[in-house]
Amino acid sequence: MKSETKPYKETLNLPVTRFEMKANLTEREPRMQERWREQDLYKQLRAARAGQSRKVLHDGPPYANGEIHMGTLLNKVLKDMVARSLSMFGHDSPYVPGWDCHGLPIEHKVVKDLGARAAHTSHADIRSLCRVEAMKWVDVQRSQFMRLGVLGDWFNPYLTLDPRYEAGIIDVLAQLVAEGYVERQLKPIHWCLSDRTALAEAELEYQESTTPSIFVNMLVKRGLPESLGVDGAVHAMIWTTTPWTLPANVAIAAHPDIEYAAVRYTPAGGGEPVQTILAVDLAAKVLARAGATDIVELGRCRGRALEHAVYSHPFLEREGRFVLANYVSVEDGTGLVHTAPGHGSEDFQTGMAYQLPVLSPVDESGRFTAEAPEWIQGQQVFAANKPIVEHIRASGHLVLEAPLSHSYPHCWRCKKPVIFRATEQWFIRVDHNRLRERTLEAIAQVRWIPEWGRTRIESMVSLRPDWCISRQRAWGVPIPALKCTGCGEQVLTAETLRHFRDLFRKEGSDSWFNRPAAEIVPDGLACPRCGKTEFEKEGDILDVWFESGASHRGVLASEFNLGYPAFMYLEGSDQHRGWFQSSILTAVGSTGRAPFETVLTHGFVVDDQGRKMSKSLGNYIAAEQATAKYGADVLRLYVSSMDYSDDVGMSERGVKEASESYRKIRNTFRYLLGNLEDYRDFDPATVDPLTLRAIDLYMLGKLNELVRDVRAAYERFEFYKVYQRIYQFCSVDLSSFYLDVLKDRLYAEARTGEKRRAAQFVLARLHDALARMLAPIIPHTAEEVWDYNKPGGGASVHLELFPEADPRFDDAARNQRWAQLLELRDKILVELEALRKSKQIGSAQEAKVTIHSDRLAATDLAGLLTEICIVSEVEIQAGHAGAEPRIAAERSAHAKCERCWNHRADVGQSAEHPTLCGRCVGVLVG
RNA sequence: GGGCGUAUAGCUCAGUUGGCUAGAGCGCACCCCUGAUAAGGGUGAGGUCCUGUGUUCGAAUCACAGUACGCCCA
Repeated sequence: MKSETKPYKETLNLPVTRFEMKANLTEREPRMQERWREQDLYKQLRAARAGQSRKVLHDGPPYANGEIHMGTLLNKVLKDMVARSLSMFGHDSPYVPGWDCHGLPIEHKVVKDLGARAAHTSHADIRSLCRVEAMKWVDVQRSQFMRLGVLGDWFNPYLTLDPRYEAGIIDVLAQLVAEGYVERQLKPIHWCLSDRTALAEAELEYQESTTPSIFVNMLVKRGLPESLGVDGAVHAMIWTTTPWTLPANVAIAAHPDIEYAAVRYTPAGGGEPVQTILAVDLAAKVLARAGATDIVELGRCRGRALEHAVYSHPFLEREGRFVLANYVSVEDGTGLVHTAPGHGSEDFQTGMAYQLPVLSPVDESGRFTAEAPEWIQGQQVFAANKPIVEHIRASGHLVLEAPLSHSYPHCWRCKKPVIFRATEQWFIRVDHNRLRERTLEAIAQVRWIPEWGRTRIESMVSLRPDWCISRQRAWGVPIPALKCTGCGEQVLTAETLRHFRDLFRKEGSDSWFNRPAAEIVPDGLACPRCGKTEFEKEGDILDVWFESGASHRGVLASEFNLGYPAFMYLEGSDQHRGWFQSSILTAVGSTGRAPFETVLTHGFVVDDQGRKMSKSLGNYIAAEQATAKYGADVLRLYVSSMDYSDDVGMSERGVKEASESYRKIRNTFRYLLGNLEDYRDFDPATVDPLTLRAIDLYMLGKLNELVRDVRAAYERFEFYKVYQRIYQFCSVDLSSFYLDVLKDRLYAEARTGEKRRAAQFVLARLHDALARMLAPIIPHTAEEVWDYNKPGGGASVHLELFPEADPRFDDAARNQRWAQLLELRDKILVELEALRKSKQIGSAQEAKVTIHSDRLAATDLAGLLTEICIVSEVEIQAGHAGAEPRIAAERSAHAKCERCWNHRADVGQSAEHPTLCGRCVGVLVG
């Protein structure tokens, strides 16, 4: 041991605490989470809030596939901050997490893994493999969410594959069926001819493929505008790369704003002149390719003028109509689009809008049925292209034929080209019973945060088509429709659905697939059309959006006893089209109101340049790794720091900056705790707040302002304001001002003296308030900090309420005075800096400040200024009347007190302690 | 191509009904301290308020037209 060079250091009250500066969150957080699990914090919180006003944030179920990413992290952390802050406002806010377990991606994965074996695997086996796959990811994601510190009923979540939940889905469907919303309609879907199966978008592979491309004239019968200037027979020229769809043609689509021309030309090889209509911009090109001569333009019109004109089909006894569609372009073709609602997605949309018939004379194997013209019946569609083209050529309708290479969808399994084929599907009729209008009315009743969410979902709902809720897949909840073996009637009634609802609740929806129809058909069921009592099961399942959209039944209104409607739904802004819409449509249809009072949306996670985050761009941050590296509280603090109403930019550098901020907050707590170590046994009630020093009262007033601002920000879910406000308070008001000023009092004054106790009184309040206010954002650290100084021995900060402002410390006039004082302080600090630059002083304690001011001369502010500038002496002298204070700083002429380091005139007056100032001598002698 | 949204210092955010040389914190640079020490303090430098046009005595703020980015459609 070296000899003691500073014996008086031992007499100071320097900070002492076991609260470590190094956060080491990676190890500390899991331990904290373990503790919360053991004490069952979630259950304790439920008990503590039992009977209070209930505000439920209803979790939108993430898809149980893959690890969580930054987007899921953002969403879950925001939800957690909402739920926790609601609890800290005193509400009873249970949080039941959920998972979306059915659906194509999981089925896809399972089938892919099976490879060739998939063909020999039973439906039931595929479903049980899917279940295993889904549950695997539920477990993975659960532990990842828990690692983030999200507080919820993690071991009693809702799963869309849970029989109780499935029953809820069918219950909603039953109600919708009872009120007539559900009906069967034809709709074109992707279809693989060789596998004889429906395909989803995700099961398509686009490949270059060569098909015919033909230009066809169709004879217009009536309804053309005069401006076209035509006389006699006139045609409309369409273009298609799928001649086999022509038998299903029922309309020609034009763009309302594109300009069309009527032209007369002599066909290649001579013959009678022909009149036809096509887009102005394409006419010259197309006619040149066709080898036409003597081309004369006769007149023009806008597409909208063609609407409702009538033409006759090129080879069927049928009339078709001109319709308008916005997807029509002049990229290629003729600007007039052959429209067959049974064979195309856009065609179908247009067909719905104009109530056109949906024709699809093609069977499961892609062969034309008896509804097609005799000369192609039984032929496979692709093979039928040739006779169809020849037929049109022979009748003189063909203008031009040329092979075309373009991207065409193929089956992901057999690699063969697919077709669009109309099949019967189940739909929810959006305009039945005014469902659309009533949904819009319900939307008006909801609070949307941000406000523009309302406009967004309104425009989507007012434009959306009927909702196709059936899918031809294996992994989902069946639509338990029964097909009469006698007449083929589909039986799907409220009664049969309630029967199957009860069956599913008992046995799960597997029972539909695994048990024979005869076993599960309701007793005594007879076909309403033919009276027969034998049925087959249909194989369709429900759209997964219907499943998750029905969570208001399965989760809010029943099993989990959360209450209907929910206080809030909180998801990314993509859910205006997704879950918010499927939820509100099913809810309005079945209960007449929205399932939520408030909908809060957040933006997407992008990189620091505002670009989408993707692995291929190299700007991707893996959520798991980031959590492992920086800790949950750092990421949570990062999330809290940004305004989520827009996209949030995240980057590795951003995370690092967040950990800097975290360290500042942590250190602020460390200082507070270090100076409160001996305060725990002290009874704060013995401090009369009115005896506190001016600066203490001022800080308590500042704390009041902080508490009010933070509460207001939490009320509006503006976490970035909470962060900003608290962080700047810690940094500016505390670290660089109050806590710095306090050092002399805390370290040098008598340990249990009134002056030090007064400071500790404020520190304790700061600690208490900051820990509570930060608890929703950095729950682990808030709890750790709470542990070190438990007022009242609370088991967890997360069972506490937010602090409230204490009006005893409000004083507007005082704040005004302090604002002036701090302004003066800033000016003094500039002078001190100049002194430092010229090497006359190092620390401020070596300085003496002289202020010349007429105004201040009459006051007794010298002492206060000495304190808040942490200098050794301030002298105020008279200055010119009305002039700004003039400030001079110099090195103090007094000796330095060896104990408190202030330069004081009274150093050396004690024989016993010749190097100490009077105050320090007093403290030591007692 | 359409609907909705965003754009202020390197970063995160302020900027009320158009009005002082556009603010804060962080970061950065330089300095100090060594009794919050893998801490703490001070000073300072950073902005074509996305671009353009217009309205106005005056525009980050209002209008129009663009650009970029995001979400959802097509």
